Amino acid sequence: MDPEWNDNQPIYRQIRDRVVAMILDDLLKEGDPLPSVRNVATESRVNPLTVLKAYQELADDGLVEKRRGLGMFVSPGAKGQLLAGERRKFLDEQWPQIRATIQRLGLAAELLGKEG
Amino acid sequence: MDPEWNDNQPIYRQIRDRVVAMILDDLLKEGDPLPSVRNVATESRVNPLTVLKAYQELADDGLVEKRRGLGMFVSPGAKGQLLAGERRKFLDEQWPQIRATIQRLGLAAELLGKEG
DNA sequence: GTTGGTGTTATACTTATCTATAACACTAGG
DNA sequence: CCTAGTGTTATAGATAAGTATAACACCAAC
Repeated sequence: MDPEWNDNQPIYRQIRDRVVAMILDDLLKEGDPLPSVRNVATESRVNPLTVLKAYQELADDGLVEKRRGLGMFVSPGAKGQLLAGERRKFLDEQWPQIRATIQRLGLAAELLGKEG
Repeated sequence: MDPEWNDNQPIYRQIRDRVVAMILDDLLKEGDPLPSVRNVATESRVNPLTVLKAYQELADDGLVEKRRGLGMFVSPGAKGQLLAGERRKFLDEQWPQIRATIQRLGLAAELLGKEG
């Protein structure tokens, strides 16, 4: 594996986003256990603390639940919460900039369809 | 001014991107002087070294030319170079992830047009 | 109780980013 | 020469991100 890291973003945020993507893609259903901190750390050749930091953010957002000695599990309602929250975050914070970049590069017709 | 900074990205990169945007939008034409390091630093309430780092990247990429004692000026061919380079970078590195996010959030129809 | 799987915490170090302050080097204009 | 505008460099410190090691705490199964 070792899906190379993107230098534009801290690793712990990329791990966090990867889990979010797995939940939205139904690769992780509600109640499923997350890949363990140690496993992710070993397979991605990253420090366990870095993984923990990513998972901690997920727990703080109420997306996963920790059960000491057992692991971390996708919370009930996680996917719904994500669809709402991530949508708003994406539309408010990221899309306007992305759209501006697309216009600037003259890629609107190609990427967004004729009417943009 | 003081266009607040985005925490997702280092300031020096945001300054760099701002200049790139100005060139692409024809707010800075080839041969025009860039806002001076000291000016940007003062108005944006940022350290001169941070601005210098952004400008240094632009110079390393051949987009601007330094004339000691005078300032920094947009290189001839800068816009064309940007349209090519930034397009490739955007299409190769950013757009695939952005597109995946859009699909994941079920925003394809809304943002990309019916056929996506 | 022991083992092996979880998450958790502590210490110490490296690196990148950003800041604060000051000084240096070059150029045009008086 | 002097001044005021450029870019440039040096030193030092603050904070965040990531690493390396090690140890601790909890739970299930043998």
